[in-house]
Amino acid sequence: MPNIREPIKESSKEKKQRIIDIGFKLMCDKGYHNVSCVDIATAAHVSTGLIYQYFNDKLDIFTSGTKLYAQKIMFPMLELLGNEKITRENFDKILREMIKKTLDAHTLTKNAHKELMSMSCLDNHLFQIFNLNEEEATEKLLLNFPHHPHIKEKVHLLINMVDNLCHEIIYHQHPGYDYEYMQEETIKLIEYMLEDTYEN
Amino acid sequence: MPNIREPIKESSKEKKQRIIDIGFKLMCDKGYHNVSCVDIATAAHVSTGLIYQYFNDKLDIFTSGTKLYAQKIMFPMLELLGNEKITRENFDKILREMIKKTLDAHTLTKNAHKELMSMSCLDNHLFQIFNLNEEEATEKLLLNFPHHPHIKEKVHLLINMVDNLCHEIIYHQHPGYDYEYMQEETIKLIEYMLEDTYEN
Amino acid sequence: MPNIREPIKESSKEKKQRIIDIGFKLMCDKGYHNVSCVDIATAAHVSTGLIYQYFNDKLDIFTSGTKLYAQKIMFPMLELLGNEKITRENFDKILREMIKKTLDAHTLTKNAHKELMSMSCLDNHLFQIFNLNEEEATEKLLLNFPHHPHIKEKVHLLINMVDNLCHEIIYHQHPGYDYEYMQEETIKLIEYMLEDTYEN
Amino acid sequence: MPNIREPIKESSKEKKQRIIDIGFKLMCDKGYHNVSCVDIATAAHVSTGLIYQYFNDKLDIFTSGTKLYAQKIMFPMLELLGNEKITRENFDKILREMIKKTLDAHTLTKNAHKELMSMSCLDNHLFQIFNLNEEEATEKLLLNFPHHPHIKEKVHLLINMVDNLCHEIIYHQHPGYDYEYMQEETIKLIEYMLEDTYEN
DNA sequence: TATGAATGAGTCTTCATTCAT
DNA sequence: AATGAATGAAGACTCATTCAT
Repeated sequence: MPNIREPIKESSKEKKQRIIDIGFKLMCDKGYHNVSCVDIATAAHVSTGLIYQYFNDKLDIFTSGTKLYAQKIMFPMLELLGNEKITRENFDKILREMIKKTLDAHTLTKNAHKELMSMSCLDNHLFQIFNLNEEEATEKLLLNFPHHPHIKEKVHLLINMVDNLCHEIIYHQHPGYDYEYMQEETIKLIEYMLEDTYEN
Repeated sequence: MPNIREPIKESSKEKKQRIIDIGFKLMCDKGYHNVSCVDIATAAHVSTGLIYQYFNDKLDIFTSGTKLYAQKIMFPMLELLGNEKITRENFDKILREMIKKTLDAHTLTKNAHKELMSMSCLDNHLFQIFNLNEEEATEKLLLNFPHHPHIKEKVHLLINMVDNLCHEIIYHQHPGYDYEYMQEETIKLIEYMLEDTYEN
Repeated sequence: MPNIREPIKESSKEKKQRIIDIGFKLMCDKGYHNVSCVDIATAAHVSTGLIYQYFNDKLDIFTSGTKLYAQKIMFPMLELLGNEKITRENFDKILREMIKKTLDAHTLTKNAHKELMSMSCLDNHLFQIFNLNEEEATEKLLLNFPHHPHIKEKVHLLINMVDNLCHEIIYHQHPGYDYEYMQEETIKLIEYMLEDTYEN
Repeated sequence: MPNIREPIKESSKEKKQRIIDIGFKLMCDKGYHNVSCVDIATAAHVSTGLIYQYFNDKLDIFTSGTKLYAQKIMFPMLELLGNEKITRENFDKILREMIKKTLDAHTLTKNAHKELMSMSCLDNHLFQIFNLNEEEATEKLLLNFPHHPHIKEKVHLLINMVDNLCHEIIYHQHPGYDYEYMQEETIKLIEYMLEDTYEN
């Protein structure tokens, strides 16, 4: 029943893109509930009405932004690996790079990250998108790892553990915790987990 | 500026409690943003005005509920251990019970859990409460574990890993994953992590 | 922060004007505090929301009305004089016309007058507008009077005395006062005050 | 139909008085509409309910305060004259003292004054009280003046003119006005007005 | 005589969405 | 394809007043 349409003219496509880009950024920065559609339209140099020709509703804009940018925000480590196969020898270095990259990215997009997490809890559709992202991230990463009957589960755990560690370090900051140690312990566990996957 | 007061009469105390209990439940079930103060007042059989005599605003009710119930919802494993000291021998059993308990609790309070997570991302004050809860949970659990220079960090990781595993199992449910294996792998890692802490 | 906009279309301009006109009248008639924004919207055949697109709040409407109509209400005598220079010979007649005009106007807009006075005491911004109006009235009147080093102060006193007299007559109505005499006395004083300003 | 009663016990009388005194001061300081009945009760160390045993409503408190204190606030000049009869010789000095006294008093009670004026415009009953006060002030002052068929009207004008001058000086402060001159002009006019009233 | 808990109608204000142009 | 004016339901919050005790 919603009557949205796809832009055909080049200039229209740009407008739709602008709504997503600027709207998503705005919502991430200020919080979904603190940004109105008029705000978005104004910021994107577009009329309010136009928004409802390209999107069903406000959430739809956020969802579109999520589809485009969530993976980059949530799983920055993906961009690290090229074709390089992971071996017992190079893994420690790669893992540390992954952590560093994740820390950097999360620090930069702290607000976006929080907003994405919050929204994914509120809306089921968004939550599905997140799951998909997570799965894609796993699949992508998988390519660089050696074969093993349960390599998929292991990589998934790896992603979770890295993510967790970074959250711990960036957001929580309980005084009295030795985060240095926590990182080393996490690394140790991950390496232990993968120990039986290396060929030979 | 906010002019809230504390109930003195017993019947008033009950009313305030009712507002917290019923309001918090309502917000967890339907989502914070989908419940109005009038809804809460109605459900708690109380006038709208009274809410504003006991609370600053809607968020204040949610926060009060969080303080009271978040620990039970988020860290159900705490209620498991009595005085029993953890040893190399009994840990496997205990850990499996922890996971089971967490799974059960999260399943029951799925919505509350999501809403709490979402809100903690949105409001800094709530986030602080969560951090505190997490810390308290760690401290409490700590008492049952053997001494070790970094036992605190280890227990914290343990909590995170259990929590993560349960999320994975309950919320994500990617098809094609062997969650049984994932659980065993997590258990193996945790036990490995604690291996060097047991006395003797 | 307040995100008000200016109407562009002609029909929109009319709506904004209607809000001011009808709203201001309503508030003057029933009293500022006895009229809600919904009342104004209804009376102006406009939605509540529209009010907040053109005005910051209720007071803003009243202020707008004040800017437009206060001078006419408070200093009706201004409209009397054309280019006619005041002389010792014509002044008595003119002064009596001023008084008559002021009496008539105040009688017509009794409520508005009271409300304006009341509000100007409550809100500093409004008070400033009134001061400005008063000053403008003085300046305007000044043009018709002969030069004199302190003609400005004299004209200001003149305005005040006329205003006062009219208040006395219209609002107070103490029994036992000879208002006829009071008027003549006031006229005598004013004429005496201006005696030394006439050329030659 | 309102069911208010008079306090009988001494301690009750004090309470009622406290409500008037503290309530009236509060309303004058912060503005009638910015003070709630709960505020008044709290400040007067009295329960909310008690207010409605001694007063019909909120306005009633303000009215009571007005009856008690308005004259002192609005016509401070009254306290100046004892039995001293006014003569051509001493009047200039007395008039200047009146002006000074009025200026001082108004400066001290600027807010109260504004609030009283504002309220008297809004409520007819209050307006009547003000009129009465004004009349009483005239009558009182009258005793010190020589007899004259229209001395009443003259004294009334005198009061008005002094009041007006003081308003002008305290509240308006238009730049570019010579208030010194305005005062002297006012004095000159008043003295001129009274010239024909002195005996002999 | 006094309390203060409780009421609930009423106010301002916001904003996602629609619609005439 | 685009505009931006307009809607109006819904929300948070206040406060004079009542009432059970």
